[in-house]
Amino acid sequence: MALPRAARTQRRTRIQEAKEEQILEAALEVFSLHGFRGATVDQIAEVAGMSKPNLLYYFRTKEAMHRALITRVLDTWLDPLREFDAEGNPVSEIRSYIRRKLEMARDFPRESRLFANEILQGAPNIEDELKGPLKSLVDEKAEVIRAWAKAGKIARCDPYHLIFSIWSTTQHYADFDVQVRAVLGQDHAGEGRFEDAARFLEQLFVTGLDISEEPAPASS
Amino acid sequence: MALPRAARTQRRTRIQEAKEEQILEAALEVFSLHGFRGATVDQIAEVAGMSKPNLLYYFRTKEAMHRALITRVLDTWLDPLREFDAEGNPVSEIRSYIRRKLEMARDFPRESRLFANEILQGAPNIEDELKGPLKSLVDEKAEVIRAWAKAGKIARCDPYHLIFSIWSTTQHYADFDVQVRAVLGQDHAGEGRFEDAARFLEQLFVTGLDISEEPAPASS
DNA sequence: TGATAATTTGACCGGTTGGTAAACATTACA
DNA sequence: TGTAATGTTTACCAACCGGTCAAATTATCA
Repeated sequence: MALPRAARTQRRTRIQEAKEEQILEAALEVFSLHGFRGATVDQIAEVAGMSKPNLLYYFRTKEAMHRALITRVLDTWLDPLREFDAEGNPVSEIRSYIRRKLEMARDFPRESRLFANEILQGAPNIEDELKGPLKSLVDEKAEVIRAWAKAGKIARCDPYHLIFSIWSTTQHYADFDVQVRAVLGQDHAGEGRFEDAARFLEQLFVTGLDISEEPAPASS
Repeated sequence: MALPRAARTQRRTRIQEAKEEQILEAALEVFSLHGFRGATVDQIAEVAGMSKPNLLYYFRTKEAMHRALITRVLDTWLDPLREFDAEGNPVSEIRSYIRRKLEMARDFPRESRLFANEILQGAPNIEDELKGPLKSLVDEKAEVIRAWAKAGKIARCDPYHLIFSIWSTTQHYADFDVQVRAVLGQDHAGEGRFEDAARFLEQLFVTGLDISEEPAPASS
């Protein structure tokens, strides 16, 4: 009989674990590049270096593969936000959150794109996880930010939109990579663009664009 | 014989113009929702209210439809940036650019998602337009910003990453709409979220998160 | 080793999809 | 009105795609 991973009393074999890993790695590659609908099981099988039926022996449907991948990615994707520390110095907490998110955009662009693809298509498979775990975590951290603002440690602002703006600015460098490269051109599109981005974003979030050297005229 | 729109000495008929408009409208709806691969010609035909072969009479392939749509959208998408005025007041120029982009995210989310989808998939069809017209325009405006910074009218910063950050923060509200709604929840997900976003982004870009009321300690 | 379970594969299937052929309908216009 | 160009539809096809099946191969272990 052939029961791959469902309904088994025993734990998963080493070989099962390895193969599933191998498959998810290939699936990440293909899904992030072509989206769910655009990816074909044959493609994933080829990248994974195995036959299609063999792949479907471990994940019974294409959708099951996608689900497994998404939940895993969503989890690691939120790690930087979890590290957000209420006890730390507000400005340096935000600064390092930006840095961590930017590092993820640099080192795990496929994961970012997979996620972006899913959201863009209306998040048909993960709406629950967005409204559940994700919202909870954001609510919690938003409260931290609000407390900081109330204590005068940071400018008063909408904490949710602050988080959104950090997400969007950092993930932009993964999701819109082609555009970023095209606009920056040959000379500035090297790996240095992440450092430039980090420098700019830190400045933006901390002091904005106003000239901080000279005191502004009192009129406004 | 049946030559829809190619190789004709005469201009396009009124009926052709109307039908092509009708098709592109439907194509925008479907492509922006499902991506290129995810959209089917039948779907588009149904939304457009005509039969599939009739649709293919005006656009010979699915890809031709997509191309026509993308180039048109890209063009209108760049309008706000074109309005960016070198002679105006820097801060208010940036402010109104943010506002315009945010309005587009609110009023034309389908266009934004279509574009995002294309970039996300590696921009197979529009890489030339990115490296050509888009880059030129951005280069030009970046020079304006650099001049402002040099003249002390604005904080010194990387103009390209400034533009990226405005793009990403504003388009986020169209492209990641589902996520934004999910996180904000029922109470704050109404149309007011765009005003909240506008308020936050203006603050962010102008003064950042530092507490501007109190003078900062002179150490830094 | 032998038997049993787990894994792998080639062949195949039904449904979908982009696109075509050709007949039919409508419009433009002399 | 006649006729040629334009527009529309029905029927259809070949390729593709997700998934199945049964047979073959390999690992597990008494």
